[in-house]
Amino acid sequence: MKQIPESKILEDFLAEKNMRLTYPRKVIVQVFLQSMSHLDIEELHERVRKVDKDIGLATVYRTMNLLVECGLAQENVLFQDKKCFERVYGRDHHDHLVCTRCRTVKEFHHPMIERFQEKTAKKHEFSIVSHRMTLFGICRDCKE
Amino acid sequence: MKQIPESKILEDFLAEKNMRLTYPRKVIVQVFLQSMSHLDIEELHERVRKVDKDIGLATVYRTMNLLVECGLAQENVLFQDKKCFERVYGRDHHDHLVCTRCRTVKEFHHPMIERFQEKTAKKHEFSIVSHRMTLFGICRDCKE
DNA sequence: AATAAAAATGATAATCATTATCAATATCAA
DNA sequence: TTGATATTGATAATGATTATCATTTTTATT
Repeated sequence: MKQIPESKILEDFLAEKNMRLTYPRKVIVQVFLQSMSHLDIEELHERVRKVDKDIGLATVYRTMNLLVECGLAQENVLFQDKKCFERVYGRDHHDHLVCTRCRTVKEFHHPMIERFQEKTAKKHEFSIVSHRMTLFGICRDCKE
Repeated sequence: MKQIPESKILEDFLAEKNMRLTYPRKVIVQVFLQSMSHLDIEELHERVRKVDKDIGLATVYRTMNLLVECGLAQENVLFQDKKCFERVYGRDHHDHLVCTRCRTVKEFHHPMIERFQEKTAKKHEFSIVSHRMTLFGICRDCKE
């Protein structure tokens, strides 16, 4: 089956809510989709301002919340008390390995862990909505 | 091997830092150790005030941070942006099943998941310091 | 017990990330 | 082009947590 492009997802979502795909939103979405890493709002704003200096912080917050609502982005709290965002649409679920020293984030996917999570949920009669797993440690480069 | 009691752990920790086991700290620790659930600071403060109305919020914050430092407590962010605390000393590591509707927290332990986490870390040459896994969903009671 | 040095306390100001407010601007349908 | 409406950026407000500081406790020493 073919994938609906991310731009279409957002357009439809906005249309349904009588909202507009404005220029600042276009810039923010473009910057977000281009960034492969786990950026927080401040970092996203910096990159957005390289395209247009006049786009404000509040608009970045607002737009990222929209992207989460329509399923294009997911927020994670990988470091202390700061949300960061990553693309999720059309990608497989994955978990995170976080180096607490250099703040590198690696993604990984382990099907068996996934399966045991489902089993655990079933055993407790929980309907799982989402799940997060994060391993914190020191990466190879930082150990040297 | 026998277990060093939690009170001793705290005493030694404080002694080492030239700190004192004061009356407010005693009350807060007692309340924390008695509570089996995952309470946030506000909830802990309420319970502490039932023992002594004059103990302030700041002292609860400070004392809970000490308990985390000395390894008696662990903080988790199970709901949006609020830390909650649980006993960890002398207990096995466990993960959390969180009902997003009634806010119930169930603990579970899955040795195989644990093992696969370690394998994953090894594969990526990470030295794991800690790990968190949380399954969010709807519990059995809330489904009815 | 009295005292002096040091740590702890509670009240509150400060901080930080995020959200709400609002007047001015941009967008879109007619 | 116009008029209704959504959006924007600047900034005030919020809520959780931490820092500050004068006052009070605690502890060791006399």
